[in-house]
Parts: sequence; structure tokens; C-alpha cells
Amino acid sequence: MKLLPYQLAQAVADAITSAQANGDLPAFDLPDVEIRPPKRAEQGDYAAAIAMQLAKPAKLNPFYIATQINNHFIKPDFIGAVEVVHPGFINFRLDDGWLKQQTETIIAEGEQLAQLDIGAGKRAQVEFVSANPTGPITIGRSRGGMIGDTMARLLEAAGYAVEREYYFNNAGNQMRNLGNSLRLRYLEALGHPVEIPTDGTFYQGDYLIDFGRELVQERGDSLVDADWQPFKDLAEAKMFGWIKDTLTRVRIEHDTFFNENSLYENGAVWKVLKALTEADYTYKAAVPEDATPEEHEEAGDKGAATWFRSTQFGDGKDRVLVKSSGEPTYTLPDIAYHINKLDRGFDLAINVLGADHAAQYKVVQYGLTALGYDAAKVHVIINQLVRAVRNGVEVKMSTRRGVYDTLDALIDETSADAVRYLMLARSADSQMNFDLDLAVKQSNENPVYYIQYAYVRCAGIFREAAVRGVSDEGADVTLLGEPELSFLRKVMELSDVIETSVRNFEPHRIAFYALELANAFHPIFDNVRVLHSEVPPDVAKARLRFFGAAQVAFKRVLDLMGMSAPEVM
RNA sequence: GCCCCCAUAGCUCAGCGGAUAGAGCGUUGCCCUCCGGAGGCAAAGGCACAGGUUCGAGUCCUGUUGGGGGCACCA
Repeated sequence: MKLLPYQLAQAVADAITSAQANGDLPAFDLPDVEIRPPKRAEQGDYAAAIAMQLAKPAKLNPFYIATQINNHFIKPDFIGAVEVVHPGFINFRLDDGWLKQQTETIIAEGEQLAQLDIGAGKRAQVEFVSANPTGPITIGRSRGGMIGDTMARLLEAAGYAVEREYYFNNAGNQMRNLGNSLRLRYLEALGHPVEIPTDGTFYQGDYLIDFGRELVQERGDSLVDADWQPFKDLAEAKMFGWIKDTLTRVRIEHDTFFNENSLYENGAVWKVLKALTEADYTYKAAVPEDATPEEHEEAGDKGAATWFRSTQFGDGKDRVLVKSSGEPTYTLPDIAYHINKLDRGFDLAINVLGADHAAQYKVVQYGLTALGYDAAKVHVIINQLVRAVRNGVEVKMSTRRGVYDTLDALIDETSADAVRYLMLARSADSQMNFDLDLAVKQSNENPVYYIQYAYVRCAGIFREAAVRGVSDEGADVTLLGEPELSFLRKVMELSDVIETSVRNFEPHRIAFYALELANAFHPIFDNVRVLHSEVPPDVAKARLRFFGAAQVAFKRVLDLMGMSAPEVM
């Protein structure tokens, strides 16, 4: 369906053109007409501020312009009253009859409510979490997970075909360290004397102690002479299992797992290097071309590395692609990876990253641009880091040191729904102080429950109605009243929220909308009774139908947030 | 030193250049005769500072202050 504000904008633009043709408004170039809901409900459902924008080019006062527009305005079927107010706003109200009829439309659309077609025929990919399998997933990491998965759900609602991807690397030093750490824990569990490395390469988390003991039970001492390699494989499989299980608990499932290593195995990394070199975007040197004498001195007798002239694209400095040792830095495979994404035909590739990786994506975009790819297809959502606080004191997390709070533990202490909502209900740009004690304490007084409770209440009416032998069969929605209409107006905003969230890559908007919807619902529920002796049977049917529509709306919104819709609480 | 993000109510946060800046939690008062109390009604309380752009700025620009992150031949 076409979004109401767009239809309205078109109608307003037509009115202006018509007024100009008629000589009621002078000639001028028409800017984009924007239609927004006003802040205050009394002012209407939608408003146009176009008359104020036109005051200058038309050399007329805005109120006069608005009046002329209104005179030429042809109402679409969904519009009721139109009002011109000072200084020149045009306020539109949805037509009551049309709105009442939406009750049926909402129920008919069901789980496809507010499904849009702006992404129809397009493929989008969302890459998120992408943690290397070195340990359980932490609360900090999980923020990007909630953001990425909700973004994916919203893209689907906007009509995109969406793929969720997890990028990982199981070939680096970290994984070797992990293998070594597990090996030592295994030997320790066998009763062998072991020396724990203190050079920072050892993973200290308790989970490896447990896993070491498990291995002894399962394999006895059969691995006693093995080197780090089999332990790395065992640890990797175990960690990935954990990560996937934890993510599943919060309804996150990836479609594809992309191994960075494959970019080496198929030569993609070297192809990128070759292409960049042929395009003259690289050079070999010990220091960047614009290096200061101090940097020359510092570099000493370091061998020549291969540099990417990223400064040509606006970067602050050139970046090393291949170290003097001959090994690529992360930049090269990262560029190759994104080229791979675009080669797979995605029209949109969203990458959810923590703020600590913010600088890196620019280099990737420079690389894509250098090779003639459309870097605009890659969009990065940067989420500011989550600071975990316990009793007012920050908990510095580190997987390697074994200091962290796992997402699993948090879910145990609260609930998957509460965690999802808590992480989602703030913009990615906002810093997040996650007070663990507070999160647990507040999980019972969370907006999550307020939203879900709206759904529960709807379900409750239908249960009770069934008991009393009341049904909504043959309901006449024209019998609905003003309170119901105010809720239906709010439901009509859902498609706008989806569109805005997708256009701006801001999944948090749906979380706030959900709360607004619940806020609109509960007061109505209080006043609009269905099963009450004084309610005439035909009104009761209409109201029951209405609450059916409300239930559909809450189900859809909860789905979009990856949250459950419980029948009872 | 340079780059990015942030600063809105007591607390946690919304607010995509428009009208009288919102919500949750907390505080205070009130409301259960028939589907809801994880509920309803109401009150108090706020845009860090200084300039600028604009018909119009919490929103855009510059600067200041304060907080977070990043500035490796680490990933």
C-alpha cells in the first residue's frame, strides 16, 4: 500500500499546481511537500507546513497561501476535515467512516499489517554480532544483535528480502590462544601440572575450566599429547554452539555464517590487492608518503609495507594493507568481504558495529569507491558502547581476562523479552549505562510488560466472550465510538514508523511506538466495555471486533521487536 | 593534538527544521458493582553554555565546557 502521508503530499502538490494554473497562486518551483503528524492530537492527524515554506518564493503571506491550497484541494477518500490555521498550517483529519472501516482492514491484514512495498524486489543484508567464537556472548555485544535483528525485521516489513549474516574469523592468533588455553585447562583437569601463561594470551574464563573437565570425562586422556589445533577446533565448536543457543533465546537467528578465511582460500583478498595496485592506489614503503621526519625515524629499518592511498578519498592518513611481513592487515580482507557482499547482489548491506570499530568502516568505503563499487549501498549502524554497571561501579569487560557479564545470565535473571526491549528502546547513538542490578529489579516494572499486557487484555476479552457466548460475527464497525477511533489513528501510524525506521536506519523507533500504542490502548480499554449488561448486543459485537483489531496490531508490533505475545500473564 | 558520538524532568531515555518539548521509573493525591490492577485519572518537574543560519532551532552551523569511543605494519 501507499503510505498515507505520501498520498496526502501528492494531493497537496496537485492542489498547489492547480492553484497556480488558475492564477490563484503565482508561479514558483514547488519544493517537496512534507506531511507530518502534528505533536498535538487536537491539531489533527497530519499537517502540512508547506505554506510557510512558500511564503518567500510566492511573496505572499502563508495563511493566504494555505487558504488557496485548501480551495483547490481534492480530498482523498481517507481524509475528513481540513483546516487552515495561523500562521499557515493546513491540518488534516482522517475520515471517521474510513477509520472505522480500518478495523476490518487491520484484521484482514493480520500478521502482514502495515506491510510495505518500498523494498519490493530488493535484497538487503544485515550483518551483526560477528563475534569471534572465543567465549560466551556478552551483554555489551548483544546490543548490536538486538539492533541488527530488529532492523532486519523492519526491512522485511518494508518489503525487502532480507538475509542475516554473521562474519567471523577462526584462523587468527586469538583462536590459537583459545586452543592453547583449553589445552592447558584439559591437562589441568587430568591432574597434570601446568603453567598458566601470564603474557595476556591466556583465556581465563571459568567456562574453559568447565569445558576442560568435560573433555576429560568424554575423551579421557586421549588428547594428552595433542597440540593446540584439536583443542582450538573443539573450543570453536563449543563456543559457537553457545553463542547460537544464546542468540536463539532472544529470537536471533542468522541465515549465513561467513568465514573470513574463505576470502584467503578463494584468493579474493589478493584479487582486491591486485585491483587496487593496478589502479595505482597502493605503494610500498616503510612509512606513509606524507610521513614526518619523526615518523621516518621511528620506522627505523622496518621493511616495506603495502599502503592504500585512502587519503585520496578523504581519509586522515593512508592505511597499511599488507604488513612488511607479507601478512595482510584486517583492512584488506574487510574490503574484500564487502566487495563480496555487493557481488552477491545485495541492494543494501547494513553493518552493525560497536563504536570501537567506527573508524574502520570508512576505510572499507574508500576501498569500495576506489574499485568502482557503489559505497552508498553499504550502510553502517554504529552503536555506542554499553557500559555495564553493578552497584554503581563500572564492570570493565574482557573475554580474555574472564571478566564479563553474559547475555545468558542476564536473560536468566530477567527475561528474553525484557532484554530485547531494554536494548532496543534507545537510539544506537546514545551511550548506554546498563545497570545490571537495576535491570533485574526493574524487569517487573518494565514497559515490556505494559505493552504485552495490552495484547493479553485483548486475548482475555475473547476468552470471556466465548464463555458468555458472545461473538463478533456480523459486527457493524460503524457503531464504534470516539475512543476507539483515537486508537485506530495510532495504528495507522505504524506504516509510517516502519518507513521512517528503515529510511533512517533507526530500529529503536518501533520500541517507542509500541509504548505509545499501549499508552493509547489502556485508557480505552478502561472505558470501552464489551461484556457489560448496559452495552447493547450490536455495540458489543462491534467493540469485540475492534479489540480483535487491537490484538492484531499488538501482535504485529511485538513481532517486529522480536518479542513474544503471551496470551496470559 | 586530531577524528567520531553524546549532553533534554530527580533517574533512564524519545523527539526524521514547524504550532503549547513527551514517555517510563520515582514522588504526591484520587479510582476496583459485571471482560483488565503488571490497570485508570490527575499534579509537581526540563532542552549544558555562547554566538550564527532560518519566516521558524531541542533539532542545522561555529565555538566553549563536560562525558564516552577511536587515532598500530592488532582484529
